[in-house]
Amino acid sequence: MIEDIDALVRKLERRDTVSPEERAALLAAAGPMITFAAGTDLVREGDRPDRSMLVAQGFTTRYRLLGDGTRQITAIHLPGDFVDLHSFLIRTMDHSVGALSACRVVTFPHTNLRMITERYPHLSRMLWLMTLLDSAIHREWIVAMGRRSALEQLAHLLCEIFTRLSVVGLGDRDRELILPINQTELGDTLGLSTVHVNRTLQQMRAEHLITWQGQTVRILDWQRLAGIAEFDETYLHLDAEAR
Amino acid sequence: MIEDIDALVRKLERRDTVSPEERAALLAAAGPMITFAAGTDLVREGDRPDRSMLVAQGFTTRYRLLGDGTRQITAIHLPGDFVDLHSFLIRTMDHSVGALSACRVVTFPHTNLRMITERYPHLSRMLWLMTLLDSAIHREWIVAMGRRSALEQLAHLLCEIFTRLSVVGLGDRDRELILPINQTELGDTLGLSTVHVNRTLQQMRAEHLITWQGQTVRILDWQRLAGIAEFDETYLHLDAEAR
DNA sequence: CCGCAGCCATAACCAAAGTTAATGCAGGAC
DNA sequence: GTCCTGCATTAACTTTGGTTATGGCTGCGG
Repeated sequence: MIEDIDALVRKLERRDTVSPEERAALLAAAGPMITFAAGTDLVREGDRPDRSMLVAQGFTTRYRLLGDGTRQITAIHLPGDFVDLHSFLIRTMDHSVGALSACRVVTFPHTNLRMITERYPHLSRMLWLMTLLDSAIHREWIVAMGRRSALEQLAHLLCEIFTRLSVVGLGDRDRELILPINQTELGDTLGLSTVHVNRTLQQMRAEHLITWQGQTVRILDWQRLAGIAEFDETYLHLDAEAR
Repeated sequence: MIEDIDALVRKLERRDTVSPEERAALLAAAGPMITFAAGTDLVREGDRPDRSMLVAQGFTTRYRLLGDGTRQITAIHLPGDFVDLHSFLIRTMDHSVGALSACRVVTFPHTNLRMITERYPHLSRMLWLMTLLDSAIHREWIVAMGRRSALEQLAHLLCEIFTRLSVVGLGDRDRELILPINQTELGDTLGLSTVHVNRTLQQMRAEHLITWQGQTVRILDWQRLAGIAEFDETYLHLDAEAR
């Protein structure tokens, strides 16, 4: 069980200090662990969950389906991310969460989260901070969708995912990485068509920026990729300070 | 002073109950009031503010400037909205906040906000909720930018602004409204060029959906506008319930 | 009154990305 | 092995929205 919240603790410790009591409180707040198969939904739009879920293993997305059947992914979650911590206060899900790969999640009953807010103000602020990081990422995606070209946007997404994975000890700019995300899903994330995602990937390959075969992705030239993306990791707030 | 936090209290009461003590605690946490002229910045990217600001009067935007000089607005704030409540925990601003019109804001020193999180768990959860609503709006904008046409997107933004204004008692679908936002700013919000914003507005006028003269906007056919936008106010979480 | 700035409007042309459709390939079911 | 499904790839063509440029209007400072 302790290892299931390990990625979260890493993520927290990258931004602040987690005391032994707080770590214990988190662990005590955890309910049952659940697994989901790739392609299944963890929660659906309209649901009113009584617990929030933390990804321990696997990749998930938040998404909305539109009337014409198109989909827009609004967030990608990695191990250490809560997929719906906001449901604790928001109550009714305004989007669905799906598994990109097989996933293992730790559930946190809302009554336990509430207890944390009553007894552990600092830990509560850190949980609040986790939702604020989601928000900062949303803003960055808005900037990318509004003002960047397909190439820049894709480069930005890759830089972000590699950076976020490295925070939880799951990746490294210089090593190849398994990304369980196909071109349709990339399109739904970036607001592009599958065809255009393919064109853009071809361009990135032709320019020796990345390799991407199946689910294996490798960044060949981080400097140039980050330059194209104008990637600046400030918005991920990676400095540990008292909050 | 009490009237300066009135819009916030309305916004809160639309989602939960605010006790007299909580209202008093909010009021006690408020620091100096400040005014800003239209076009000036309330905070800038990179700043590390020691207080958060609540809009009492006027309209503000959060925005990022990109390397090539383009701008993307990531949020529009109305009276009752905190423009940078997240700076309390995020610390370093990852975007700027500018005044669309002359504004009057109430400041909340971070030490006072911290005190609220130590002593008033329920009020803290409501403040947390305010940031979660920002997040939900960000997601809706991502969906709009990724999957909606310029017309749909603009229709959606109008529906959202009218709805949010009505929550704080400043507007009404059926009445005209003063929106201090020009076509350049609309473009920077929607990720469109000024020319295309103009074309899209012309189309909305031609279809008798709205009138927009100077800063005076009127919705002529809410049903049709909301239909075009596929506007569903669920994401604004307008139900009062214990949180 | 004149000149200027800010904003809106419009035209002509251009480019990025969408659409439709066809092909190929790898892996799993049987 | 054969069929099927999911996914990647590519071409041809279309559309949406971007770019550049111009003109007009209004309000304001001097």
